[in-house]
Amino acid sequence: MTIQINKLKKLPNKFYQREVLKVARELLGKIFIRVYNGKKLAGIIVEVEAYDGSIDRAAHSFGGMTKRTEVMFAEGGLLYVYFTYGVHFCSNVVTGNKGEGTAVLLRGIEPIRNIDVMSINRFNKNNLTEKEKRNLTSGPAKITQAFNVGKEENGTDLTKNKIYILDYENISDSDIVITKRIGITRSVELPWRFYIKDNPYVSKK
DNA sequence: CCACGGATTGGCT
DNA sequence: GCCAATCCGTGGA
Repeated sequence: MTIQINKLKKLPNKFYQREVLKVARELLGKIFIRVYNGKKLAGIIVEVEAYDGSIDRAAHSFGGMTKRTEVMFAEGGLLYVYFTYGVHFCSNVVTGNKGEGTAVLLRGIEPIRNIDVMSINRFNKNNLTEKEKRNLTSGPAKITQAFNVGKEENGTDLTKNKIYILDYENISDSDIVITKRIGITRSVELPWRFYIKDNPYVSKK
């Protein structure tokens, strides 16, 4: 069963310019596209986390706008890419209205198109082992490496043709798991992580 | 299987 | 100077 991505439509700005928890929840099942060397790298979004600077001390936007976080304070519909641990990039979908400082971190993607290109980007080889296949895009920094997303892509407009998200499945509530977020030390109690039940590309149970 | 620690930049206190 | 929205290799059970 090959997904006919050419027949699907981009999510419009209206989709992103809503409440962050709603957008996070509804991004599950949608198809992330990154055009790289003329090829469409594609995968289904299977795990996300919401961040909201107005009440969430784990959000980069908590405490106000800085040079680093200005994209996160823009109007919904841009990509916010940040660098961390001196090694990794992570990507977020900016949501809500201008000045809000809300975004959705992409944590898990199921690859569906141009997997060979992602394999080279991640492991510099093809013919991956089973373990390497599962490790291709099951984590926020694995995604940016596989899809070749870095600081150049910070601020990319998701309604244009470089990086965008296609409308696809609506996942039912019974197939979604909601948990606390991973890897943070503040506001840890907020249940703002969403993932598709039993999907192998979820970063962690 | 799990726990631990190193990598290595740059933002902010 | 401290430490991060992570990943991976190592070493032990």
